[in-house]
Amino acid sequence: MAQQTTGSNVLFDVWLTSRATTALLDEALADSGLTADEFAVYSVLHVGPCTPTELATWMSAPLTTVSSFVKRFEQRGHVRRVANPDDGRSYRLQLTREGGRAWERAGAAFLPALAAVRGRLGRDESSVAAALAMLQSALRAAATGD
Amino acid sequence: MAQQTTGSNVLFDVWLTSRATTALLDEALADSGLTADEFAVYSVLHVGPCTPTELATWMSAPLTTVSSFVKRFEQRGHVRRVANPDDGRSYRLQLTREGGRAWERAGAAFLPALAAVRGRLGRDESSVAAALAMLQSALRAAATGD
DNA sequence: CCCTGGTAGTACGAACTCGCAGTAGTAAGA
DNA sequence: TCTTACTACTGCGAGTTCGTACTACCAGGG
Repeated sequence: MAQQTTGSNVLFDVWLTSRATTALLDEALADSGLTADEFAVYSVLHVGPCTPTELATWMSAPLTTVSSFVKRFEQRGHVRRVANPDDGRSYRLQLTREGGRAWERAGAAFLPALAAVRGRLGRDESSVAAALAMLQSALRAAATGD
Repeated sequence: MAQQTTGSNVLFDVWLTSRATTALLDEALADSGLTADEFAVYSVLHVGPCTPTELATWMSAPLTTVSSFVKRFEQRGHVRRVANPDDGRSYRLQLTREGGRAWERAGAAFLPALAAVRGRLGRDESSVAAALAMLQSALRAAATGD
């Protein structure tokens, strides 16, 4: 269905793949209480604090959306706002101990799903990863007009 | 940021790529009045009628979501429900003439975005397309448990 | 120390997604 | 033909996304 619809069409294929990925992840993560988007954000914060704007850029979402995320995460007690001494307009987001635990719980649900996909990709995985990297940089370049 | 966060992690990379793609498409399509999701659906219907369930499977979305889509599209006068003689519970979706025009208008906005990405991919495009196809079938297989 | 232009983030509201519970039609065995 | 089980779809409502219109803060020239 997809092929005849669009002919050869990278963007369409990405769109389709992305829907399938998110569906799979949301399904896998359902019991953990996080969505795929949320798990991704928690994963970033687990590495270290960052500002809302950085997060918005990284995940290609408008800042208003990130603002909603922060509010939600804060209410859950998973994320804390830390003042940014260099810039009073901004702040940094930090995962709390409770947030870290939630991330670990979600990770336990995420890993089997990842393993299932990797298993099916077999030795093609590295070429798929390479393709995604190329695609990502092409998209960023196209979005910013170079 | 992404790399150190996740190590080598296909699902995460897909997620990231997908966000960038959707953002680019929504941006490009903004004036046409369709979102990336809507344009994708219109593209399928442009090829020929199909049922809500087929659409839901194809785009990895729950049927309730498709149901909302249909309602919206119908109110716009872009889509028509055609009775399914084989099954009285179901029906087929058909793009109206007006819907076809909307699709063409959106397509005119979509093509430059596609060209921009393809241009940046250059001769890597075919390997990217192949990788996406592999990924898609791996995801479907993982979702259904084989 | 004002302005003035620019940037970070938020409140709000409209539109959207999707789970739950329900309706209607089908299929198949007694 | 009458269950009984199943499948296709919809209504509703809670929770989400994101654009518009703000407020708060920074930076630099006069």
